[in-house]
Amino acid sequence: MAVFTPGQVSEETGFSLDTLRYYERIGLLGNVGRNAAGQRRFTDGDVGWLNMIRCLRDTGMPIAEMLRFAELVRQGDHTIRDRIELLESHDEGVERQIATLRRRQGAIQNKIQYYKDVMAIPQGV
Amino acid sequence: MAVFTPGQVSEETGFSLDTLRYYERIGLLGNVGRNAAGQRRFTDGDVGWLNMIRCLRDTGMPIAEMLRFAELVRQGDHTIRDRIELLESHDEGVERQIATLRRRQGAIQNKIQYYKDVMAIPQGV
DNA sequence: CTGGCACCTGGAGTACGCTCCAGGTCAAGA
DNA sequence: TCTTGACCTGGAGCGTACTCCAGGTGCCAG
Repeated sequence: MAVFTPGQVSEETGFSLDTLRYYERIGLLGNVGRNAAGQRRFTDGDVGWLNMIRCLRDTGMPIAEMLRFAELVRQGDHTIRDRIELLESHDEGVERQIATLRRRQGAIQNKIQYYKDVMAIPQGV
Repeated sequence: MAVFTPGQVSEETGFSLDTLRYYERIGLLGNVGRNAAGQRRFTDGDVGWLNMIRCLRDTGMPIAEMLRFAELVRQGDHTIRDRIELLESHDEGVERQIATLRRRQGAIQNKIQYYKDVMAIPQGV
């Protein structure tokens, strides 16, 4: 079974070494294995989990809620219903986020068009 | 010409009173008028500008860049080309932002589906 | 004339999410 | 043997964007 060094994981997931250690410290990443020298060795499972974290972070989930999710995962299969609920509610949030973004973007594009129209008016006489 | 109290503006724009004062302090909002008692009185123009700020903020523009934009506006019409450039580049950023959000959302939805599939498997014997 | 409310100021404090640092270990290549 | 580079730890520090606070003013309703 493949293992990865911190450097490889950082490369693959886009999280900095410090962030990986930080996530482990706060319990977002539990029980990372070590080699004989005490250096971290990540499993495929760890990398998969980090990719999930990446999705949740990039969609604006606060760390506190990711911790709740991590806790559910740790508690085992009987929490799957709760996990679905958490993710679905987050998914709705993302949908609203995108909708707001689109609306604001529209307003910005109107402003751009307005400026372009202003520029098209002949200046001076 | 209509003027608005801080409370009204806060209500209309969704910015807190403290945030309105903060924006004025850092120069994002220039020259807000005062009544005889020294209380702020906002014009339609101020509210319009705040709505623009709202769009830029909600689409993730950092305050430092909004300050650059405010500076361009203050410098007058000859900066319109620069303003278009700034807004168009921001608009592209928003587009990328939405694309990333959609991609991450897709992954989250896959996870939800995965959990639902797991739940559909008969447990026990 | 007395609350009560909305507002004022300058300055300190807060929340979040990292990010950096000093001092140290270990293994491999020149 | 020496150096280099990746990694280790605990703890401090930082950037962003507000948010809160104490102490005070002005005005209107009862």
